[in-house]
Amino acid sequence: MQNAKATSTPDPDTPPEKKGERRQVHEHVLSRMRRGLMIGAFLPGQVLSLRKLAAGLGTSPMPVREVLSRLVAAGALEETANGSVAPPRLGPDKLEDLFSVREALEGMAAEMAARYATPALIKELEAINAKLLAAIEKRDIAGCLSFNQEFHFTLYRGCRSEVILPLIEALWLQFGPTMYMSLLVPSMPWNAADHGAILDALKKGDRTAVKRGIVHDIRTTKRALLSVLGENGMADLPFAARSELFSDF
Amino acid sequence: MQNAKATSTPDPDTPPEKKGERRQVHEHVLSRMRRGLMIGAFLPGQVLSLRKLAAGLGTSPMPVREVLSRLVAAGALEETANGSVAPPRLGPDKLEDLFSVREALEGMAAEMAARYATPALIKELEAINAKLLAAIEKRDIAGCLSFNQEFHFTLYRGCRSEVILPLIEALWLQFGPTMYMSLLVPSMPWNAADHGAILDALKKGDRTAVKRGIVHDIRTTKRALLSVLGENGMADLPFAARSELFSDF
DNA sequence: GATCTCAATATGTGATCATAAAATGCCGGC
DNA sequence: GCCGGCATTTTATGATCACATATTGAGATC
Repeated sequence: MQNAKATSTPDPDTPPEKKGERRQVHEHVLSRMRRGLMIGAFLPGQVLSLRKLAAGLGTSPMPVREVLSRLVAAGALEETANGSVAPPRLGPDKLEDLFSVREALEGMAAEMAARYATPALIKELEAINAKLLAAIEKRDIAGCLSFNQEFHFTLYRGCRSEVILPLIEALWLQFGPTMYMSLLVPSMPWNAADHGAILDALKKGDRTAVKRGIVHDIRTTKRALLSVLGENGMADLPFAARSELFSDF
Repeated sequence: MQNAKATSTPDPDTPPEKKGERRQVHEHVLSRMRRGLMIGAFLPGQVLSLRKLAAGLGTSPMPVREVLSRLVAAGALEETANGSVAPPRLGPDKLEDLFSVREALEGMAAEMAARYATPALIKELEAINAKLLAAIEKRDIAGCLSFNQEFHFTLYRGCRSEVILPLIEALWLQFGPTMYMSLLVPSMPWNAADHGAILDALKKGDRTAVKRGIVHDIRTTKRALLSVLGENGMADLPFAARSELFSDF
């Protein structure tokens, strides 16, 4: 709302946001939205208004339109009847579908990554996992989500496939909002036990065990999500979306 | 170029295209582009100009922008350095990646579909396959592509998963242009032999055999594509893109 | 005759306008 | 007090404008 005009202003050295970074606006918006989806800025089913988002991000509706289109194409958002968009509401059946595909794709990526795994990668993964454990200790929900995601994707990036990674990212964006909402329920346990087994298997070069660990981790997450969904149904939690995440643009 | 203004004209009953179909324009554009990608309207690497496409489709650039965004998000198009888009050029390595994911995803979908397969579905598949065989007989390239695609997707649709199908569609859109270009090479053989085995396995209810058939079909296609790519390299064929497909809008 | 330079053009990108439809809220009636 | 119909507002969507950059073409120089 504060600075609606960003680029076309004639003043040469008053960059609205950070520095002289001349990057594309929609790129920035995209990363903001993706992070927001994964970290609980939007609830499942919450309709996102184009203009309000644009106002909140301090741009014209145009870049937001482009980003929302892409997110819809990726399945991260669904269009409502009137053309608005919202994060998908995942019922038990769709969640089951989604996590079956996760098992196939991420299991495959993990196995391939294990083939190319270097000691440096393993060390990096251990560092990330340490931060994840610390976040769990502190009950830092956003930290748990971020570090868990970082752990998985640093592993998957090791598979050296430009094809499978975007698909996995699309899947994560689809269940991101539901995942965050579930973590708000106190009874939702977070289990990072599989990560240790995965790291061990990586060190031993046991590709099958790595795949097994990932699949087991995915199954555990699925069970936890299903149980929370079952006990809570689709009743919207009294928690508000973490809109404060959109203040530091 | 002929009628740039479509909706905002005050004349009430002069629909630029077909009928009073009040459907969204970008939806129409999207289906046109998807079909075009699968049927050889665009060559791999051929840059698509936003304004020229819009002119060819008789709309303003806006709906085309939205569609191109979505296709980029789906991996069906890649952005060049200056922000233009083009169908991806698939090198042997990326093609190998792509088809590995195809095996995993489509094999899974086929197995799931086999579980729910009804006699009606099998009959439908046989009808499609008959049309495919006829198209092969007539050396009708576009027919081959269309009916083969229809065969695979009618099977996959039987898996009743709303998650896996869009992913498979994204993969097909990625290799569509390369696939068409390869079929222009006379030495490219088309093999629909696996389809018969798949149908037999469906009738017997042998899910594993169905999956095996699909995987074998994918492997065969991959080998054929790799061999054509190998013998032809990336040398652009003298064939022009089938731009005439864009005349019947 | 080939190459370098500069102008003309084309292109993507963000902003704004126009419009129709849908959601919202308000008010009167029952 | 509750519900239905109308006016207001909000919404997405297509079109157009403005601008900066990249590409292209021709013309002049070596």
